Amino acid sequence: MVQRTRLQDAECPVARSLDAIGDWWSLLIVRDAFDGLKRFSEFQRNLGLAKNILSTRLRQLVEHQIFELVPVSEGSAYQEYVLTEKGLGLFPLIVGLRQWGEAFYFAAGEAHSQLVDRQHGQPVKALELRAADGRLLGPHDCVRLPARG
Amino acid sequence: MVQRTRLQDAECPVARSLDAIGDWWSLLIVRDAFDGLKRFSEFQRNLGLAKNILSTRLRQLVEHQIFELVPVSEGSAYQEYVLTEKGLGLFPLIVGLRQWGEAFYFAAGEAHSQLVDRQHGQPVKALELRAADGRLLGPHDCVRLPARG
DNA sequence: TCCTTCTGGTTGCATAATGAAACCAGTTGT
DNA sequence: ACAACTGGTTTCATTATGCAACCAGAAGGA
Repeated sequence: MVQRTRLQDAECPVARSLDAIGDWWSLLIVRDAFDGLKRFSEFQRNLGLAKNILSTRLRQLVEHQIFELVPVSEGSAYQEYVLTEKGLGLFPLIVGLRQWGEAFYFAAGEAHSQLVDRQHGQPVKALELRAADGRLLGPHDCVRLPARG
Repeated sequence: MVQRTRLQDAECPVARSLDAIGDWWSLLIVRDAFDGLKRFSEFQRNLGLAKNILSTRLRQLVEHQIFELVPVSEGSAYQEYVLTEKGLGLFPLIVGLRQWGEAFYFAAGEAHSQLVDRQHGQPVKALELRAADGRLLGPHDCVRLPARG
């Protein structure tokens, strides 16, 4: 069993998320899926991780219903891994990782892959957190309320 | 050395981010820091992880300049861990983890801690990704362009 | 001052996860 | 029919994790 449950704060959504996708490879696999990769061998080639590890990770991701196994074409014995709605829900997270990396791990003029709006080819804006009334919120403008119970 | 560099895609900001904070505990430590925790013993008590592991993680996070060690008060021998600007930059990511967890790992009426706007005590809105012109963007509205080089 | 507790670790050792390479059965292409 | 590809599993060595014990310096109390 790879997933250790961090029971101490099982009531925290952050902890539950990390229990599902908080390991070294899962989010990179999901990122590749957003880039259109679907097959076992594609992930393996692109990430360069051992096949047994990939096998384990994909199985867990399927168990968590982040990926779904669907036949490549009707009648084919081969299957491909496609993101479910839940998996697609990870999009903001991947974008968040990307934007933080861009901001802090690249030198000024250093080239990196870029996420652009498909319609106009323009770079996307930074993710923003807003209040119910639309005000932009930073880390200090929020508080975490413990679960009522 | 805990950090293995995933050289295959070192040009990808997502990979660089995960190299820094992609392990089991780092983001939970950062989450706790956003909740106001600062001292070694506070993190240890709240997360329930072994002290040697916490020690290693905090050292790495300081090396990565996500935390900064500052004296508890002037002249004190004790120090506390406070988030740098770079560390504060992880806020959208933590929020993303939280919102995804809320959406997919909690039953309908299940209680969980909640992130609210400090001014009005209202729950914050879901993170949104927008195009340069302000259009809301989903996973299928974006493309990743490889680094030009 | 002496004694005790708290803090922030380190060290050793057992256990669990990771990774490289070899191997393999079923499928597809020629 | 044959060769190559796909999607794995197995074995084994290496590495990380976690628990418990230990420890030095600081703070607090009598």
